[in-house]
Amino acid sequence: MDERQALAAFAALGQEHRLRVVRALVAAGPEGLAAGVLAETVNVAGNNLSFHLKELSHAGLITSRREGKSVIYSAAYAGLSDLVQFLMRDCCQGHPEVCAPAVAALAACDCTTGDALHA
Amino acid sequence: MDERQALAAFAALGQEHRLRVVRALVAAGPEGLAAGVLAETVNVAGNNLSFHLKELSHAGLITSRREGKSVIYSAAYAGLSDLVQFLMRDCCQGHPEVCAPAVAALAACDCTTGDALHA
DNA sequence: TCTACGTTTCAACGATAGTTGATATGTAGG
DNA sequence: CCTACATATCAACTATCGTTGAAACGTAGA
Repeated sequence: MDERQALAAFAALGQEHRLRVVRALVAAGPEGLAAGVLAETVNVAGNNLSFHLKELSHAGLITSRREGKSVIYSAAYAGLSDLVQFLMRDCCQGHPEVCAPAVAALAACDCTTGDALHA
Repeated sequence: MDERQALAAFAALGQEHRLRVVRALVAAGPEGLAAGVLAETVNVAGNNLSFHLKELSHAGLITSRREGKSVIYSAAYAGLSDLVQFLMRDCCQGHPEVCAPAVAALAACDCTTGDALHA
């Protein structure tokens, strides 16, 4: 991920409705949510949401697929992962002992309570 | 960290000059950089930089201390850690196996090549 | 205390982002 | 087909953000 992509991603996440969309999609898992459901969830008008979804998609944070009359959106976990890595990568430039707590704290999140990391 | 703080932080990082400032400060380590040095590094006018530094400080991403005539800024590693945790926290809601790759990827960053995690 | 230096604040302008309403696309069912 | 439904696109308006220049503040040395 280059700076331009990271900027787009951070800017996308720096907007109330879009941040909620991403969190809702992340929580919803790979199956995703329909645009209409998302509109109700974040309480945003459909046309407005469409604008934000396009921006999130362009930022590589979400993906979409059509399913009948609905368009299903889901979180782009790879994109989120890249963004986190981009943010944390430079913390290691000569001072790994400084950023280690951040990594350790993340490693202590609920994700590690499962056996997913050992799969 | 609540949503309002996370929004401020993401919005702050979604701006070219501010993102570069944060990365420069993160790379510089705890000793930080003077405002003037930062202005040269990111190629931004001093008064303009001051505006961005204030915003980053308000977002909890950087801290400052006066040192003689200079004001030294440094990255707020705790704030960055909180932000990463906020972004990744919800990935665990019922689907830990999905977000695990993101955590694993981050854990593979250079931070872990040192012995900082085992200190 | 006077001057020089580094940094910050302020007001104003131009550019950009977000919302809204109307309209268009695309899809399923009668 | 034609209608109903879900979503996307477009133009216009408003508000907010980022930049600039001038000026103020705080600090150190002569």
